[in-house]
Amino acid sequence: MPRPTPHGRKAAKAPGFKPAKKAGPKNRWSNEQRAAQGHKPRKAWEPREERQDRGYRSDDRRDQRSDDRRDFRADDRRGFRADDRRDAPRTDSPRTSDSRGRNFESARPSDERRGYSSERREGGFGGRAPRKFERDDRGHRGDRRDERNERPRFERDDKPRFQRDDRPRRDDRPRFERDDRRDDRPRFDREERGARPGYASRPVRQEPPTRWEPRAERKPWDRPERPRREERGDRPRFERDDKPRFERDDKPRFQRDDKPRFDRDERRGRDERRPAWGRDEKPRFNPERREDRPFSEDPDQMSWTATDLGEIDETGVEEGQGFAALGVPKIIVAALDKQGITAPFPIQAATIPDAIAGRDVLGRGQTGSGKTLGFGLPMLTRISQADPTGGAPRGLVLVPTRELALQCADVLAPLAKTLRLDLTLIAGGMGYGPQLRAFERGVDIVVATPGRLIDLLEQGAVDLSQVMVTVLDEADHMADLGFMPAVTTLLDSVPADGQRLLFSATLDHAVDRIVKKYLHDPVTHQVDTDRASVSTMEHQLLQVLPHDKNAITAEIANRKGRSVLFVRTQMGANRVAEQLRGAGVMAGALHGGLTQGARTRILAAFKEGTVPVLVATDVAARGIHVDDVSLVLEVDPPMSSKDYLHRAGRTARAGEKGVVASIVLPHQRKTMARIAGQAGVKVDPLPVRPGDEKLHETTGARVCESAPIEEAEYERLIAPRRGGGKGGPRQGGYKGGRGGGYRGQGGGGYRGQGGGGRRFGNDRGDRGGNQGWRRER
DNA sequence: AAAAAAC
Repeated sequence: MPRPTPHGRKAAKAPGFKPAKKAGPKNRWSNEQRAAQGHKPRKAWEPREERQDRGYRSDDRRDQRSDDRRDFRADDRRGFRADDRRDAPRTDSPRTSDSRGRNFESARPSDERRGYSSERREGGFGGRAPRKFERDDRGHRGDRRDERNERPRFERDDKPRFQRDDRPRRDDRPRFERDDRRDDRPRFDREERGARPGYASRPVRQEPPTRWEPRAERKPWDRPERPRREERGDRPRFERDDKPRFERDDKPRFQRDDKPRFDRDERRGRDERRPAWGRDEKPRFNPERREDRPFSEDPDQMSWTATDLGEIDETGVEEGQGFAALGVPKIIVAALDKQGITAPFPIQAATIPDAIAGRDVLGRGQTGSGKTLGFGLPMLTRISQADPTGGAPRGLVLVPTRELALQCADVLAPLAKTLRLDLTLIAGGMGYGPQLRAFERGVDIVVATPGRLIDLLEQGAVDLSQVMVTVLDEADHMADLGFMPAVTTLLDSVPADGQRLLFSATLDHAVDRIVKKYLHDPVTHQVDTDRASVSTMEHQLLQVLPHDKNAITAEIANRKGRSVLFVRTQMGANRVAEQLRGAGVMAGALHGGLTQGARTRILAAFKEGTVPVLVATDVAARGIHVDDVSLVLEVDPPMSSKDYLHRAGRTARAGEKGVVASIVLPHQRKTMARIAGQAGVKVDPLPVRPGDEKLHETTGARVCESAPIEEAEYERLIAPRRGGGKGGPRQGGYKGGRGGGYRGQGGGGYRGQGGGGRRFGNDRGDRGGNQGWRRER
């Protein structure tokens, strides 16, 4: 890089530098010459007194300017009048203009004041350079300061303005208070353009105002006549390509099928529900649509039927033993016997007698300890002994999720049937038809999720005034913020003096409000502690690094046997399930954002074992029973120790073994330690990496080596299957596979609808073994 | 703070 040439004052000091010849006047262009070269005119100096006089206080300036505009003598002094400034440039000066086409005559007054006036120009520059100590016409002296032996400028009184105290003061008043305010009217409304103070007034081009003319003035006969379509020979519009946009194929993107991903159904999966505001069409009851037909046999609609236990022989039942000793009618005992249920569980033994006696009961029993029968048997017993009401329900069971409602109904319906009581399932996501018809026909017991029951209540389809027993399953959950309004609505619409039974594995003070308002002298039975004291359950906290989480999740999910993975959000469930399939593990997501049909199918596939890994939100955390779930993996930590216990309770049910493993990321350690401590889990976190032997030992994890699972393959497994129809494979297999003793009364009551609908639970004994959903006793 | 519960 070349050394920069020294210049200026530095240059003088640079060694060996000879100052250029400094003789004679500096060769400056005249302003005309400058203008011809496209330069601005050189600034002229004006004495300070004058500048100060002009004043910088705004009002002064305004006055000065308006004076400028009005004072013709002043204009004359400058050599022109405002009026001719634009249109009649002075002819006595050469017609030169700068690069922007401006010439001095068109310069604005402000320019004039800057010293570009013709007078200055005439008398100004040129001539010889001033001698030392002699001022030139700009007041400059032709020497250097050091030669003049002066102090530097900032020390002198004539230091630059920004350093002096006599700087003009800003007018800080808001514009509308200032005198130099602008004309606020819109441009078109001002008399003249640029009528701001200090600017030359310029005539504004006046457009003649556009007149509104009445439409009638355009007479139809003024228009050229359009040939008729036949003459034009073109096809009607809907056949042509210029048909309106919404009918064409190039319609805007959001109307097309390849609209952006976030709006497409595929993104969330075929069965995903979109919120109503995002859907193209709101779902409506449409009798033409298969799933809306009242007698739908679509498995998606989960037309639900009770299992028939067949003939019940109560002769062999011994008094004073087992359930009979608790006051349960003999015929029920026999029915239970037939299902292999003989000895009551502790929670049942504790609560049944009190509940049959009609007392309000708070029951707490560990997960999988048989709470359903704990409240179900006394409810059935009391209702069967009461007087009939002529069709209005006398028993009400409220549960927090549809799956749980289904499971609960599956457990209780066969027993109700043996007592000739009608039990119906009321839950969202299923057709209205069967539910409405059930109430028309008469119902004794309702197992329901709150939303749909309130819906039917508002429709006037349900009369809850005859309910004598009300049950809240998972009562602590039903008492939480989101459920509370619905629950109180329903509790308000049943008789105040009825019996209330509240059950949960984690019954605590959350239910206090309900207890205080709706229960009378309740008796509390807590058979177990609310700690994770299930002896067959093994707990593990897996300390995992964030970048290992997916791999470890996949390795654990790749184990042998059925596993339930819990995640925090619906999208998380989708994502994890997708990732697992990508890693070659057949997994399906279950959450409340799916259609009921999809929820049902993925659960059924899980039950069958075709999809051995279920990735679920907390929708599956409570109450749901699947046999042989040997591992629960908490991919995301639970929100509370209660959630932990309920999630963990999906395994190690009814005496089986099970492992509960929780992935703990570094930032989750404290929270998880607290939650585990509250849940009574006393284990040290185990740091693990993918592929660790320890991981295999504790959870049975295996490194994933299979090829990714194609979506189509997964889809096939959870595809809707026609349960009904003529000789559908499932229906045929279902009936034929039944044990001889269970054959027979194929469908009573509202099961006339076909009976082939897919259901949860214990109707699938045809498969043999103890796979699948089992009733929670 | 998410999920669940009705269309």
